[in-house]
Amino acid sequence: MKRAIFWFRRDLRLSDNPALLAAIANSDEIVPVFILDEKLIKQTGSKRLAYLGQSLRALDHSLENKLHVMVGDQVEVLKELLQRYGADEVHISEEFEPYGKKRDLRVEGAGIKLIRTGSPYAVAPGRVRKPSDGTPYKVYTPFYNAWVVHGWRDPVSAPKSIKAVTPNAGDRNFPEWPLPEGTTITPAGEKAAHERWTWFKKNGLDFYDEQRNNAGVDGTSKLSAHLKWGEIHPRTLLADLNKTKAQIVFQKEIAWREFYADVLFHNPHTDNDYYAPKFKEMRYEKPGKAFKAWCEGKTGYPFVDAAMRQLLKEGWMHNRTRMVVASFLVKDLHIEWQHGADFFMEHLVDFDVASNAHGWQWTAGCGTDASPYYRVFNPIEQGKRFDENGDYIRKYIPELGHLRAPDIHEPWTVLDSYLNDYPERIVDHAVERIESLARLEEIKSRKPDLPQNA
DNA sequence: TTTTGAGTTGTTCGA
DNA sequence: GTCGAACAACTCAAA
Repeated sequence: MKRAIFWFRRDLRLSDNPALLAAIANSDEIVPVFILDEKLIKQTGSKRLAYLGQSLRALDHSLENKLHVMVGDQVEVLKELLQRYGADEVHISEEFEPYGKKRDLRVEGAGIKLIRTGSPYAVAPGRVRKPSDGTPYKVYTPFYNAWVVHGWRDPVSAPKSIKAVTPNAGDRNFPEWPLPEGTTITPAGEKAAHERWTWFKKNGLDFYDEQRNNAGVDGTSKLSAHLKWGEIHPRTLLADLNKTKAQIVFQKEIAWREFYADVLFHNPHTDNDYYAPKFKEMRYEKPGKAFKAWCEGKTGYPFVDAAMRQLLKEGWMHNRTRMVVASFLVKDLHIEWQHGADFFMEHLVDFDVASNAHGWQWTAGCGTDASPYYRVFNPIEQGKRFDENGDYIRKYIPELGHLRAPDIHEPWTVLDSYLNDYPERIVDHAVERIESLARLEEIKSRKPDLPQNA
């Protein structure tokens, strides 16, 4: 009787899971396990934990109650299981971001044999490189073209049957992570992921290019949390796409996720540090009252506040408004992007270190994009363009429920806007935009220091 | 090696 | 209200 461990991490699914198939092919019986890292849990916000708890339950259900859920150090847990079940191999899908990479190297360093099959990406980070010299791409569009040429495998089916050992009662440490009161998150699990994908293919995908920017409409796939936890694989999505304009736009969004994973893979320090180092020199404000107002959705700018309240309530924010609130924090409040990225890390159910850090850096102007320095989002104009009727604002800011568009985007222009305690603007965007451009000018024109006594 | 064209997501101003 | 130009200059990719 040969047994092999299958270690679930960010691949909480049975279908299109090559690593799981490898584990089954190489054994008579598998030992499916998820390990809760207490250090990591302490850094994880309650909404994401609640989601993970639900996802583990869903996975366990698919595995007919055979999932081991262990708490503790990965090396100790795996060693114990290997010994108990007489196994000598641990099957995984490979991970590439700093935490996962380091964790797996430590496990291997302790003498545990890891067998890597596949990854959370259609094309693993590090694979797409410039043909001319083998170095990685730093610009999205050429990366995308090369990524398409590189191509990806077809999906694989779920295993026909899974023979798994029956866990001891003590190895079923399913966490009790309640959802905070007043919050609602997207349903977790592989089944929910496929249901959403089916719904989106029918109702959203062919309008994606038109609808995805409309904050008040359910026009995006909302698969981000499912992708983050690997409840569905991007390869599964790509296999369903055709070459129409709308579907190619969607494919390009999947490619963005892969591009940022690749950029972080080659620049691991950029999870929390500047990709373009000269932005470190810029003058910033320390987070204080204004930062608190931003966090709570009380800046006085309705589109910004609606978005922040959506994040607090749902653990998710529309992509368009992620850019708007990020631009507001960095360019209107002059606060470093890392403070915003950390707040997103705490609250996002779909938090992905590569997409988050580089999404923020793109908006801050210090990321991979050679963005024009004058690109500063106008929170009022963005609202008028991408929430034309004000539906998004009214949904999350009841204090402004009595206003209609376009007034709702500029409540300070309407006499009775502040009856319900909605805050006044904490800054004047027109003033802060100019301030932001001035601060950028300072680091742009700064010459390298000349030797003093040359 | 040198040159050339291009770069997710914007805003403002003036015609 | 709509539209095109200007915003200034740099890095990257590819020929």
